[in-house]
Parts: sequence; C-alpha cells; structure tokens
Amino acid sequence: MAGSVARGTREKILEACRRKLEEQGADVGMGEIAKAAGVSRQAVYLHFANRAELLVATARHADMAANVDELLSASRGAPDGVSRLLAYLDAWAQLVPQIYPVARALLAMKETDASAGAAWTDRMAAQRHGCQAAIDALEKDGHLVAGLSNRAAVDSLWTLMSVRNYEHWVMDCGWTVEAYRDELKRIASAAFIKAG
Amino acid sequence: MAGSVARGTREKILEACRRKLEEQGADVGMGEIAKAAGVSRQAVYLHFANRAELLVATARHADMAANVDELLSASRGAPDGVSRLLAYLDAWAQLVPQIYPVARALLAMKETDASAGAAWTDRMAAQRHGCQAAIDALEKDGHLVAGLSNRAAVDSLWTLMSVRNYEHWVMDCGWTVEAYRDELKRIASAAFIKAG
DNA sequence: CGTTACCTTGACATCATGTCAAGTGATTTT
DNA sequence: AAAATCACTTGACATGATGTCAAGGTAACG
Repeated sequence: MAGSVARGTREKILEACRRKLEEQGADVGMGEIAKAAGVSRQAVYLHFANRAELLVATARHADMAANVDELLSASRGAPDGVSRLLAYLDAWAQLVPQIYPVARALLAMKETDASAGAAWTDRMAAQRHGCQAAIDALEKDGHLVAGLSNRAAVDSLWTLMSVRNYEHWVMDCGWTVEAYRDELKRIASAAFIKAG
Repeated sequence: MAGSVARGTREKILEACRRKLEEQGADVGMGEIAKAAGVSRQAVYLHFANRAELLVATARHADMAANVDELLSASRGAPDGVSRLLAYLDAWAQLVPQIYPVARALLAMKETDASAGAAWTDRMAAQRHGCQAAIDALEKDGHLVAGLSNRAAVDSLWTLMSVRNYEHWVMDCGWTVEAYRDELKRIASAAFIKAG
C-alpha cells in the first residue's frame, strides 16, 4: 500500500520537487526530481501515482512550510473592513513569491491534465474564501463601492489577486514585490472601497 | 500560385489549426491538425518547422481574420483621453473572445518552449503599445490619477487587460463578455482616471 | 520529355510518462 | 534461526508525442 511507506523518502522527494521547480521551472521531469531526491525514478511512483499527484502534494507541502493558512487568516483580526482588505492583500503579497514556483507548475499542468486542473481549483477555492470574507467585511461596514454586487466584487478581487497577475507584474514587467503589493492595494482601494 | 482555385495547403493547415484549437483546447497534436486539414502529418512540417512556429503563424492568421489592428486602432479617433481609454477597452473586450483559443495555446506552449514565449511577447507588445497610447492621452489631458507614474499606469493597464484575466473572469468565474467588458472599464476608470 | 514544386507514405530516432517483474537488504515475525 | 515483509533498486517494456529522413508519386510548366 502506498500509504504505509516510510515518511523520510516521501519528504525527500517533495522537497527535491519544490527545489527543482524553483531552480529550473515548470518543465522538470520525474527522473530529474528522483535524481535530485537521491532515489530511483520508480521510488517516486511508489509514493505518487503520477506527475500531477506529485505536484499537488508538493504544493500542499510547500503551503505547510510557508504557513499559508496562518498568514492569510491574520487579516481576520483587523478592526474594520478597509484595513482587513489591505491586510489581506499585504499577506498575499508576502506569500505569493513563495508559492509561485509550484503554482506555476500546477498551472502549466492544468492546461493538459484534468486532475491537475481540479487540484488547482481546490487550491484556489481557499483564496476565494479569503476574498469573500474581505468583501463581506467591507460590505458590512458600508464601505463597499456602490453599484457592485457582492459576488462581482469577490470575483474581481479574486482576479486581481491571481497568481497570473503577480507573474505579469513581477516577472513580465519587472516590478519588485513591494511595488506589486502597493499597486495591488492601490487598485483594490480604488475599485472596491467607497470614496469618502 | 496564380490561377490556383483551391486554397493553398498552408492556409488549409492554419484554418484547421485554429478550428481544432477552438474545439479541442490547447493540447491538439500535429497529427490531429494535419488530419483536420486533410493533409499528411509531414505536409505540416513542410510549411512549419515545428509546433511553436505553427501556433505563432496561426495566431497571426487569426489576427488578420479578426481585423485586430483595425479594431484596436479605432480608439485613436476618440476626442479625449478618457473616452479613448474606454473605447480601447471596448475594442479589446470585443476582440479577446476571438483570439482566446489560439492565445491560450500559445500561452501553454510558452511555459516550456522558449521560441513560443518570444512569439507571445512580440504579440503582446502591440497590446502594450495600445495601453501606452491610451495612458499617454490620459496624461496629456491631465486626467491620469495622481501618484502614479506613466510607466506604472501602462504596466497595470496592460496587466488588467491580460488574456489571463479574461480567462479568469469569463471562463473561471462564468461572467458574460459584456459583464467582463463593463467591469474592465469600471476598474480602469477607478484606478487610472483622476476623480472630479 | 524532363525538371521542378509539392505532397504522400512509411520508417526511424528521441524523449517523457507510466507499468511490470524480479531482486536486494534490513527488519520483523514466527 | 528460518521465513516473511517492507522499502527500495534495477532494468526492461509499452505508449504516445515531436521531429527527421529517404524514397516515390503527380501535375504544372519549360
């Protein structure tokens, strides 16, 4: 059974996978990952049924290491809707560079592999929940901009915060992460917070 | 080629490629495309050195068919910076559903193939130019929002208008193209146009 | 008639994923 | 102590994609 194998090798593979994704990009093969982990290629298949499953597991593993939940839920303590939204964006900007390499690999795989696509959707559901909570807090305080439904605001904030937009601003346009963070907050403020 | 009544093989391949990308998504193979065009797989390689080159040529071909340049340059006739920006976004929203299937294939290929990435960058340079012109017009009229450099505004508008954001709003969130267009204009207005 | 351009057929090399079978060495079970 | 089990290794194999190569067919055109 795959679940009963030792834990050491599994973690070695997951960390090697994450490392290779950072160093080399999304097109690393199973053989390279195995080699980086110091195990045989078949050992990888003893722990993960296929490449998509390995990438998903690596994403979860990296999430744990980066304290994703903790960071993203810190904004819950904000005193009002506006500061909560801004704190959420701050946390996201701090987080996204860490998860980007793995996220990119999952996104690439999503194009061809249905199971990877489903895994990505699951992963992003958490982010959407955070957006929902931030918009709800804003609406409750009466600071959500007029003429915008709750759902539309959530979708748009979610879009604005997408990994693809981080990629576009930081990788394609060459912005620093700080500039990305500030622009994210500026646009979100202008687009979602009622003036005055 | 003069006097030939039938469409050239090259065009048959390009149109078959575009059709298959629309029907089947970004993971169509060379054999399938050849079959759809009614030619042998090798005939494709006589016209296009590799898959990346075929996709790039298909993108250009689809651009021609969709009158991309004409549509996107229509906003140049706008009387002021604000209406020019909005007209540009209108044109883009009208255009992007047409180019999306091919764009998606190019984007997918960009992840692994360097030449496809370069081709995509070239393709997107035109869009960036349009953003630059729109922001310039806005700035010239004194309607560019305060505290934002010209370059930052161009990059952000460019990011906002990315194919990925269209994908996220329309495919992932299920918005109509009209809702996408209106939200694009709303956010751009809030983020780039000086109030008052 | 022969050349040329374009296309076809089919074989082949390469490379990645994923499967299968047999074997090894250490630890545990009996 | 013998046997079984676990985690992994080795190496072969199937599959399917891209891309290459060689040889041949056919219609237009000189």
